[in-house]
Amino acid sequence: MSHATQEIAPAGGRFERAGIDKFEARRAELADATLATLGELGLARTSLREIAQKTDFSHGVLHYYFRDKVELITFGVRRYKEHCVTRYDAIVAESPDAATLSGRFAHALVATLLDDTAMHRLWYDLRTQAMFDDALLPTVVDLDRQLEEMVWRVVSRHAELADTRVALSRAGAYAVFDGLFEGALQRHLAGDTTATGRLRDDAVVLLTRLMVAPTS
Amino acid sequence: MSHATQEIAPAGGRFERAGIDKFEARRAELADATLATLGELGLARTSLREIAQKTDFSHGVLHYYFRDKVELITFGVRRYKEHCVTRYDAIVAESPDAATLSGRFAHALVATLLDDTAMHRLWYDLRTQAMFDDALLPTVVDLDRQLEEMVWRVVSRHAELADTRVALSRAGAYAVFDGLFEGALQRHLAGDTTATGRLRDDAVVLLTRLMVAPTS
DNA sequence: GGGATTCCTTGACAGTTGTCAAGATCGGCA
DNA sequence: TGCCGATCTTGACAACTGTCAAGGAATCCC
Repeated sequence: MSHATQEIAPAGGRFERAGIDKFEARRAELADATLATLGELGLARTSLREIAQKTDFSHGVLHYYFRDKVELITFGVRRYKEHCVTRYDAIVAESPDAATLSGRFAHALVATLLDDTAMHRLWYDLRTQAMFDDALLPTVVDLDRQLEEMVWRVVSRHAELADTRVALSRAGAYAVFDGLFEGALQRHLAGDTTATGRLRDDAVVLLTRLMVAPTS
Repeated sequence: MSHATQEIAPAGGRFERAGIDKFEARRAELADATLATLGELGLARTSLREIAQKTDFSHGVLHYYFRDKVELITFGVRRYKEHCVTRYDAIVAESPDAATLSGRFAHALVATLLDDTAMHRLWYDLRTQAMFDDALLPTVVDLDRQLEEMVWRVVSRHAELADTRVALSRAGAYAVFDGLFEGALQRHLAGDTTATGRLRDDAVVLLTRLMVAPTS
């Protein structure tokens, strides 16, 4: 029984000893090449042959490790986003007051925009395509929810530190910061060198402005 | 001399009398079919043959009226967005106070989300693809600027009516409302029936919260 | 009516895509 | 060593794409 069969029909048990590790390692390797290509070219222009060209293998191997293109892409994106959704947790945990939190948060936003530009671009591409392709929807909805939680941890902690409450819904709080970030990313990619500076300033202002006196 | 040659090399003068109107009318007709198809399938899945299938003509006619796919798409999107970028101007002009303005604005946001769902989805698709494809960038940057102006007219008028100033940058103000709208659109398309209600509430809150006491 | 021009269709082209089957190659175990 | 399964390559497939040339059909003007 081949690994491929096991993975594609995961109902089967795992009889292998060390082979699983090797199999999963190869999957991860191919998924990383997938992410690199997707971030560079976008979902529409990325072909399996182009992904394989970024590895030491030929294009056929992708169908040995993944059922089809959708599984390859979703596996890769899920793998990456796992590292993202806790990105600000240290800041949330360690900031002593509201002003420090907002400043560090804004700084981290700018930092990841500059460091992981291609990956963020890929994420927005994927999320937009999910509006047309239901096959991508489960992955996107799931990750979006995690990102919403991540932002909410920042926003609600800020409210806590400032002894206020948040004026927007959970989804709304995520949406406004996401919009701020997406806008800055787009301008940055279009050559606007002032985009990241504005992002930092606007993020601080916005976080402060979303706080409102507690009702109780 | 054919129309096509004239249009493709617009340096030439216009020798025709009534032909121009007919030519432009046909272009508009084909552009509308293009928009309908793009809104339904998305940029990646829309082929010229599929667009033509939505008209009474065959696929070859598209290359008679448009140089290539990019010109067809950008022409269509520009044509549509011209009707959008003044969408809230009547509200801005006629609202007597800040509360009325914010309420009507939020209502209009929800209304266009529901009425023009496919077109907004298409716009976000196009804007995202422009992050990967420079051929789309000029059109997207241009329209984005117009949308930014449109939102700014609402926000700055609201500040004026409330005798306050806006706490965010122009780009930031646009970005947060755009994020709110895009998030609601995505959730609406994913089947979340509460998305539009939250959009309305969040928009009112956000518009109010962006106002800050004047410095002078 | 007839010729010229505009408009539109047809069919083909070269290239690309996801998918998969057949077989080569590698690695470990007997 | 020789076998066998896991791994990988190769080549092909059918479908699809944007583009365009050749020609039919419609229309207009004299």
